[in-house]
Amino acid sequence: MTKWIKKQRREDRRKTMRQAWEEERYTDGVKWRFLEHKGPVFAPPYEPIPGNVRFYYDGKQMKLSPEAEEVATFFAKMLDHEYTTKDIFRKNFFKDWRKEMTPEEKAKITDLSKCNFTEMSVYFKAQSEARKQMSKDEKLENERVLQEYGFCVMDNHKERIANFRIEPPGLFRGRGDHPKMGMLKRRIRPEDVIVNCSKDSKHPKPPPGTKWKEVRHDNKVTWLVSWNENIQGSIKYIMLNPSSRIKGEKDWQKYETARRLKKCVDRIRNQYREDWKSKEMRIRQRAVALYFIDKLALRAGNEKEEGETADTVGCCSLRVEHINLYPEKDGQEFVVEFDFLGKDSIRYYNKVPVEKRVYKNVQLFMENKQPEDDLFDRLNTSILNKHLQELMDGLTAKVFRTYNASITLQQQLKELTNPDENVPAKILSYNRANRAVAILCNHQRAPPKTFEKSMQTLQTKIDAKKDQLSDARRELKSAKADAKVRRDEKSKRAVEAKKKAVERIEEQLMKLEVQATDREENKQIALGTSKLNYLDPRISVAWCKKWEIPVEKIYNKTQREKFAWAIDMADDDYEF
DNA sequence: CTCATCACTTAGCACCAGCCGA
DNA sequence: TCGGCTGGTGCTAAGTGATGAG
Repeated sequence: MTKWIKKQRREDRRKTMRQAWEEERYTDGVKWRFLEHKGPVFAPPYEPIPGNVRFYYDGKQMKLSPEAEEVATFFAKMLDHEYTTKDIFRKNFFKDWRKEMTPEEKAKITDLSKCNFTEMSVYFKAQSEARKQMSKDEKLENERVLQEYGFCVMDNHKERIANFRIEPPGLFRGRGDHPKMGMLKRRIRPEDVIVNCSKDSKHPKPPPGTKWKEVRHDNKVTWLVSWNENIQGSIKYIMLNPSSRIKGEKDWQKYETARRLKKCVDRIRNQYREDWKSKEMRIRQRAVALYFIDKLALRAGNEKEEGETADTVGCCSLRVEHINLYPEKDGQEFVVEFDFLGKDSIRYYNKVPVEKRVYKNVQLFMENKQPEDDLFDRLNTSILNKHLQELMDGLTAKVFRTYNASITLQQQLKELTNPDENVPAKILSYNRANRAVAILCNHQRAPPKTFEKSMQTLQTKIDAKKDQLSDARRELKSAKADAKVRRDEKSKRAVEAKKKAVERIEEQLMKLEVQATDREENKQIALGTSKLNYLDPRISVAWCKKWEIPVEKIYNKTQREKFAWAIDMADDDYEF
């Protein structure tokens, strides 16, 4: 088949693809016409612990009522975690635990520090050990449940459901300094659950003897099941897997919006640079905030209810205390230093030289303010997004993160890929490009607990490989010498074989070294989030095609399922 | 405009299955 | 065959942004 025909076919295929996507795209917010599913899987009921596993209060054994005992087991299961040593955690837990106690228990148990959960903790550890042994039946059962509840039919497709199990009760673990850590997350019953499906579908049945809170037929939303959660008072949903049509299409749309931004980003940048000079304070603030969002890929920064969540901020909610200004620092002029906790209480720390006008503006915004005052007191995300909407249809603050992430990947890949290098080296380049994005977006992780050790094992391997290489080289040398003397076919062949061996070992060594570099550079950086949420997958697919790298080297099975649309669509010449 | 509500995306971490080397 | 390691997966918290009432 000629290249041209191949291309034709590819284009045809893409066309039908697009039609397939579009034929089912509805207007006016309708998300589906038919939706059928089996409802959620509830958490297994509480199983009381055996009598020989005891709880002690103030040194004396005490039998707890089932309700109080269940909550006690939640705490016992977390005993090893440092959470349980934190004041707020303990205080919240104890308050909620007491609500579950009988009056007698309540009267007796008044001090958490007098509670001894050790036997429970030991018991649960043994249980999870035991579960590991008899896992075969359990695996089969899990598979059966997955087959029964893990799929739904949406329009003409059988789709995988992302989270078909309802969250089990337990103790709430927030991230960072969360004021609600330790609170009791209550058990969800069928009576708490709203089911969403189409009228003409077979409705899911609630467990025997129970009722749903409501059965709804709302095809303007994508969720199958929802319930209210008692910690933040928010709604939780059961939705489809990222591989589903409905999610994939949305994902595609997201990158198309970011590509439209690419076309007008110069105009927008010129505009906000003009606005730095505006007579109006609110416009200046808007322009500086947008500059930070664009340049530093900061999140929008919605307001949060004080005391309800950990104290974290994004761009619009930055406070004076999060910023330091240096007219000159480390040989650079007009440096802004950012130091704040962002989403998930991940620290953002960055020193950035900015243009003089930005610097002067930030200085102005900080004048006569207390550390805890808002930096942008005339701005919030809704004002900013309204402005962005006027600049481009569908433009919001988060589009800048998507755009800058994807364009950075594309540009880094161009810069770092060396056509002469082998596959592992090219993949290292890919990971480095990915890493540049992760750094831009501040996607951090705690260094893996086994990091030092695993680096060491790898180093040992490298050393061993080096020894092996010098041995092989020595053997090659002597084989050559041998061949020079003997001048026969056999010794010539021996030289060739030794040469091959040296080459093979060199390649293996190089692979190991690349691996070590990659791992070291990745110590505190998480690549997954950007790969999954910010990088237009078509860039990666095109790169793979261009350099003949199997796409499996870049995307694992799940990721290939999620990005199936992109793998189908993108050619080697795709431009973001 | 503010505020609450809702729907949906983005996020890090715990845990576990499966693989690899001893 | 076993035990340790690691990539993948599940889990669910924590964001964004639209909408609509007051």
